[in-house]
Amino acid sequence: MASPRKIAAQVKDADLVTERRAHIAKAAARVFRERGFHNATIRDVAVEAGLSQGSLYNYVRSKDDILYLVHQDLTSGYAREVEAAIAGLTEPRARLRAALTAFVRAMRERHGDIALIYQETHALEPDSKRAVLAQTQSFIDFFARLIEEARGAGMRLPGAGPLAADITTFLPVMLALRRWRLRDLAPGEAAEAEVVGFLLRGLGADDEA
Amino acid sequence: MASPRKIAAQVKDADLVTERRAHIAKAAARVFRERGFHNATIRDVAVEAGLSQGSLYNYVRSKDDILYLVHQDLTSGYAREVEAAIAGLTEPRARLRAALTAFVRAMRERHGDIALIYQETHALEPDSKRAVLAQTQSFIDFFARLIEEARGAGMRLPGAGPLAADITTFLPVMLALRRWRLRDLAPGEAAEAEVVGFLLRGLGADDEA
Amino acid sequence: MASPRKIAAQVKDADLVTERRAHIAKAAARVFRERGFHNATIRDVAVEAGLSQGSLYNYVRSKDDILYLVHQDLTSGYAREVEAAIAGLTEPRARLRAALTAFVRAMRERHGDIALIYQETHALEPDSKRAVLAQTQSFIDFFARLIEEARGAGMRLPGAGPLAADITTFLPVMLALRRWRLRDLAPGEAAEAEVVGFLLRGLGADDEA
Amino acid sequence: MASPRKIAAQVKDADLVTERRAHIAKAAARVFRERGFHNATIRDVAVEAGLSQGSLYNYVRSKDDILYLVHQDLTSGYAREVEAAIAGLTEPRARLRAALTAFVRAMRERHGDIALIYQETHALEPDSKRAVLAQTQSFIDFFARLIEEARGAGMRLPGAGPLAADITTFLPVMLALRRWRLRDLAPGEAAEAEVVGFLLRGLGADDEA
DNA sequence: CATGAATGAGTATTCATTCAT
DNA sequence: CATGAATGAATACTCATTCAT
Repeated sequence: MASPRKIAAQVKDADLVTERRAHIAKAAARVFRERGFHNATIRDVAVEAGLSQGSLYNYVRSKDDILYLVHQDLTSGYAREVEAAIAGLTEPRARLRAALTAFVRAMRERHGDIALIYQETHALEPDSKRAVLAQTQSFIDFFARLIEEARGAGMRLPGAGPLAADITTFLPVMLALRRWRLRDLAPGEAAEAEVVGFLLRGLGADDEA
Repeated sequence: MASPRKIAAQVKDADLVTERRAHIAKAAARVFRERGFHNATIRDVAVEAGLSQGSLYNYVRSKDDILYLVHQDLTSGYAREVEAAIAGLTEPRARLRAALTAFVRAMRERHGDIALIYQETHALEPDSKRAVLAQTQSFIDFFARLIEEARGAGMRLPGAGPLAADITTFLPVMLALRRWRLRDLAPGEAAEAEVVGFLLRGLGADDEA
Repeated sequence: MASPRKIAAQVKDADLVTERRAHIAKAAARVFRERGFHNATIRDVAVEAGLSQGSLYNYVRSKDDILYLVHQDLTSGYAREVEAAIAGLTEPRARLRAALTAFVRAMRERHGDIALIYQETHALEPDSKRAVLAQTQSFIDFFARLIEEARGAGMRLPGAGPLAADITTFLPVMLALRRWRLRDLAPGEAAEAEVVGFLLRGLGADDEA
Repeated sequence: MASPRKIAAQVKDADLVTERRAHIAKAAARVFRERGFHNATIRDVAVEAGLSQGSLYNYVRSKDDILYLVHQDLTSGYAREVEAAIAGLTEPRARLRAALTAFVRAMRERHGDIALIYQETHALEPDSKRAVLAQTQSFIDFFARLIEEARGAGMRLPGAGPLAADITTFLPVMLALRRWRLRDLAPGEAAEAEVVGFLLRGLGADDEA
């Protein structure tokens, strides 16, 4: 989905590039979560990835590339989880519920990554930012389709207006961005359940007791 | 409310300090919105504020102080708007609705400032961050009280769980953080209405047609 | 003695100028001893002197002026002590011994000031430095005269060569500059006695048991 | 001897680090002698060393590190000279005399470096200062041993009290710190001889004509 | 004479990026 | 492909000095 921005590489071996970039993305995410993007240095990332600074630059062109890599990795990470959660399901209403549940869970479990995304997306260069937002857009659209299909299958969702998919994909983010509060307020699973319930009620799903 | 962190000043005239700091906060907010906190230089801020760099440092001790000033200014800004919106109202249910509406509107109208807050809070030094989060906490608690009072006045809010105030104060932020999407998706007022409606339904308020 | 450099003042009242400058010199010496000349700020000095920065500049033209003032004050301070010690004495040999003893004592008691002088003289502007060194020169010459007169009175000082006065006025400085060592090595008075004895032996004074 | 403070480096090649640091120390000493430590800029040092500022910081962590490097270099410099002067000698009395002569000569010949040390040691950060003073302490102890051994070999030194080694290692410093006077007062070698003679007399060495 | 706010020139330090080996 | 030394541009912060009130 969307059109991922291409990253030029020095190295020819395509498989090696893919593998190393995945590795770099994981390492960089750890470093960025720890110190923040701006305070983290390329050296930090290289050390964490077990590469020399020079080698790093064989797989990546700039610090912005690294941040972009991290974004791609994290975004596609939770998107894949949601997709996996509905992989075996065919009934549209069940698919919507399962997707919602999986998404909410991902937001809570990957709170560090999600917070990172929300804090540092604005630090991306214009091109990278555009690509990342396009990916997010795709994910929202994916949810919009799930909602449409559930409705097509007879689910009553009178509350689902034009922003339904946006709301659905935004409210759960609270579990990551308000973690400083929620941690002490409600056990994780209860918080997840409350958010799911709130969303379904907001959409007008009447069969949610 | 909360305990604002104190900022030391070189200048003794307290009124002058207050006035200039307000001025600096406004100027800095403009600069930070434009370039982001990390890319903005102190010189940028000074120029925008119409001060010399040296003078700036007579009212502020560090770049962090400036970011903190901006946070304080923006946070108390929308908080004041919400308070003003319910100032004349005594009926608890009306107060809740008015507060919600005012808050949602503030989130949309001040989208730039809100986005700034959500992007740069993590850049604050620990002490400043603590102070800012305490202020946010106060605001959430304020909403929690509004909900409690509405309920006490007989409003049926079966959907309001432990996270009710959090959800209520978080979802509207979407109007700021997803502006890149919503701008082209729905006219502002419609978006506001949809969010308010969604929240009330989520809370279980049944008298919302 | 020597030609003290003149310092221009804004203020006309000559007595006030003299009085305030003495006050400033004392305050500045305290500050410089504490933080060192370069790390101390004019503000520090003003605060310590109980003046505003603006007022300070009515009595002094620059930071260098202050350092010069301090030097003058400290140098003439110990010089006066030595002169006082021989004021009532007329016998040349007794005068030399008394001067020596007083000087050695001053070096130990005023160790902080002496260290300050030796550390910061090089920070003076050329003109100020010249004036300060001229003052020191006068003091050495004064000791040279004492030695000459003692010899004229029949004292045998076969060891007193061209550098006699220099050595006599330099070695005691050790009590200030090596304080970090001597403090734990010998009680103050013993150290003084040892230095005096060493000097007399070095000069060849044979009647020093 | 003593425990030299460790300096962290960005560069891994240990030999390169050693070599470059020696080079930097020499260059910095020239710059500091010329302008003084506080007035000299890192840029001055880098230019004098033929390095870019960035490279300089690959071998050194701060301006204080550079000053420390200079101190180490200069201190071990004259210490080595003194050791070399007695390297071939075994007779304790001859060793003491040779050491003294060599030290006095070093003080006069390296007057600029010695003055630098005495002027700027106080500018070192606490840790660096401690390390430097420990090194000086070692040197004084070394002289104390020479004196003890000479005495053990039968040399009569009735004037050598607890401060003997301190005095011996301090008085010659005069040739550096009073250079502004002595330059015009006595030819270099004569001054050296007079100081050596004075010291031996002060120690009570009777076989010094 | 006193005050203290304003100023701007000055500087140590960091770090993304390059490139010779 | 890997390495790591070299680089220089960029920037927050300080402080002596001035001057309007």
